[in-house]
Amino acid sequence: MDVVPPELNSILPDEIMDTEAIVMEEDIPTEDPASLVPKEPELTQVPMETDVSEIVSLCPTVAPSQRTTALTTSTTTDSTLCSISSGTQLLLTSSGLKPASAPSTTKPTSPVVGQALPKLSTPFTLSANHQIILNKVTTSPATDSKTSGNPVLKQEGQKLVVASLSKTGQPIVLALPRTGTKPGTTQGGGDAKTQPQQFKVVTIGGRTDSKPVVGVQTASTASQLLGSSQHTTLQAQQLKTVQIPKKTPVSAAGPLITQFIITKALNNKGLSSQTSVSPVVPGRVLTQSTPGTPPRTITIGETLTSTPQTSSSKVAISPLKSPSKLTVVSVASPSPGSPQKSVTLPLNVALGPQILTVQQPATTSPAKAGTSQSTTQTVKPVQTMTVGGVGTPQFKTIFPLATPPNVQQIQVPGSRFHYVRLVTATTGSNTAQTGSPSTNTASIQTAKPVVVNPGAVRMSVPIVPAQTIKQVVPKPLTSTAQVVTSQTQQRLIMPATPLPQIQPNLTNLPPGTVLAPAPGTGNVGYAVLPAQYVTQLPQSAFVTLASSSSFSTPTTVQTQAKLPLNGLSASDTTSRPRKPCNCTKSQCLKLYCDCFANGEFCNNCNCINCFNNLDHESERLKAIKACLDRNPVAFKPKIGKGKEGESDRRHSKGCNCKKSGCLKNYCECYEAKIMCSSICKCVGCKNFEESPERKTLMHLADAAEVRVQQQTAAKTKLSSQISDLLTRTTPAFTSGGGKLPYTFVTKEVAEVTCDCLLEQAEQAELTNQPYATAERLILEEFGRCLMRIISSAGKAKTDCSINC
DNA sequence: GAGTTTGAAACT
DNA sequence: CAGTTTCAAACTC
Repeated sequence: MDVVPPELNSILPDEIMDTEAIVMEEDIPTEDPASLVPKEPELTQVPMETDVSEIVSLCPTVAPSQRTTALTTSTTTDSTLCSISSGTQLLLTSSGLKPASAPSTTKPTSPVVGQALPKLSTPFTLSANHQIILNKVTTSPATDSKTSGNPVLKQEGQKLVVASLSKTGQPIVLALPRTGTKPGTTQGGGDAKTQPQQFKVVTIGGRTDSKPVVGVQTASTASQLLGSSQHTTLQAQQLKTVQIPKKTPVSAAGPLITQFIITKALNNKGLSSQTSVSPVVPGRVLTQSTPGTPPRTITIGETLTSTPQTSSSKVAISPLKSPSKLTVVSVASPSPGSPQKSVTLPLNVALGPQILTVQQPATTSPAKAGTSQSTTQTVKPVQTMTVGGVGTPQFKTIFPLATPPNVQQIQVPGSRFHYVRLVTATTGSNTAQTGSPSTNTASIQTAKPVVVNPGAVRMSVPIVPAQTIKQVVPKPLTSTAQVVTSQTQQRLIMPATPLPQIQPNLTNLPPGTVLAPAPGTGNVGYAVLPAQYVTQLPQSAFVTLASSSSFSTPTTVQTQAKLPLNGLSASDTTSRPRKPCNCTKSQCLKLYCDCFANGEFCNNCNCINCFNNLDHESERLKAIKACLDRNPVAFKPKIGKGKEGESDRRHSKGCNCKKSGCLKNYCECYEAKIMCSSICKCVGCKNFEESPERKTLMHLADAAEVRVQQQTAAKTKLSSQISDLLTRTTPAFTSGGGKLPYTFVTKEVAEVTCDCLLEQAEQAELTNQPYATAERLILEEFGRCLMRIISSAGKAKTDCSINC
């Protein structure tokens, strides 16, 4: 069914409405992976690398049959996403979104937050690069009802696709396709046969400075909006949701940003066309839940929260470029009666500037329970907040932490990232939610690994200023909510030691900051985590947020998809991992250390006596505090976002160069590829628009880049040609599909061939042939040798076929 | 790879 | 706030 009415289509950009166009972009190497979405995904045929650099898989249990074909990129093949074997898959798209509490007609299910990078030049690149596909698959509706028994989050075909197509890359699209049946509503008889649905959400972004918009709409939601029955026919549908965030004047009453979400069924079969356009408030997530039912939140958060009682969630900590983004995770179990607030993400994934935020509905909400995305008991109502810095926007997500927060550092072989396992102490029995069928207790048991395969990304990120600052209030833990830590191996990444001085200003909270539980909040603590804790996007790291015990081991490591990030080419992001630091004296606890300055842990660095790791948590926290004391915005990105457009990006403090002319990487402005501004105190600055030196340098740099790209392209082309040649020639030799009866390139044949070549060389030498001629003669001889070998092989094959 | 240069961060 | 020192990255050879 086509949900989008013609009139809406007409107003939408072609790139949004035309999936073909998006697909076409695959040919463009520099295009972001999101564009690579095949119309008809052939999962098996799609190279994993092609597309999604970042993949988050929340559900370990993915039915092999299920396919994420609806996903925006072809690369999101099962192998890629499913490698995690999780039923839930997330495709992260970077966008400058921040969760907003602004009211919206639709209820948010899961927020995705991302920020556009200042460096992004192409809108699509960002979006494409960062996509989050959340795919949940449930084998049968029955599973939903059985969620309590079966921890595994299974909902058929639920897929969450987030794509940001905004030019600025800010808009975040988070689509959470869900089965037509709502868990809450369908609990009784539920639609038995909801089949995997695919949703594609495309956000067409406004400017970078536009407020982040988060929208998640499940199929059910769409259906509701459309007025269609939920149980109707979502089967086998592929929905395409297009979100067009529009920058609207800020009004106290209304949401700052309005997004239109258009759900479009790609597959019209048997479905009446439905079109839903709903304004989406930034930071709010559309929920599947029918009106009146508490909104169901999405899975990503759930994933985190869903950590099985017994199991721990693993979080790969990836360095994140923008320290400004902090995620606070509430580990503490929610109070049973806690309202479903738009509590947002338990999980905030930041990719560079990109942040993926997942909201998790209050566990108590009946609707949620019904939803396939069961949340684990441990999952607390999470309040996610975006804290906007006045000067420089920051995005922070707060996760309530169950006391004590359990974090275990995990080393994954071959991985450069630190992985942190978040272990919920909750016992399997405890959850207030268990009582209600709707609760996702079962889901808790199932591990939902979130895997993020980020290309290495380090970029200065312009952070979208959070327009709304919310104070996070820890929710009191109910006795039921509570969790007892069962795991002995648990480690606290961040001790929940109170740091009152920083609590008031969440914006300035340094990564690793732990907020003491608010009075009356019970033992719930809040830890401010750098997004890196949750996401390892920049680097190969993936984040596994799995609650299931099965994920306790590093085996969950997924293949890493290469993703172009933040407008950077895939090669840029993937082939250029974050540079390891070489600190020798600072213990990596001062801003001299780039890792520390970026809120990252050192990993695979060359530093000496490094304290920037989980083994020195206290020292690190202390250092962070010291840095903040000196400079409250020490961890904020230096490159602020300008008014609009890349040209407006500028260094927050300005540089102080004296000798470099601001044309070397010593200069932070130049390094960030921005021009010096009036706030710079540089001497002899040549880094300004009209500077001939700068132009020359840029020209040279561009030329060099072009050469590199050409070389890369040539290599790629050559490689592909060779592969193609091999694949095509193989059948020729194996006419009939069978192997040749003999191996013709035997040792003897090789030796004889070499003798022939040497002989040719000697002949050329004896005749005083020029070097070039000698080469040619040798090559020609080699060609003749090959032809003889081929001819013999073919003849032998023929003879064999006759004789045999 | 060693040494130098540079400018931000840290310190006084 | 200004001057100095420390530091690690950038750069040069």
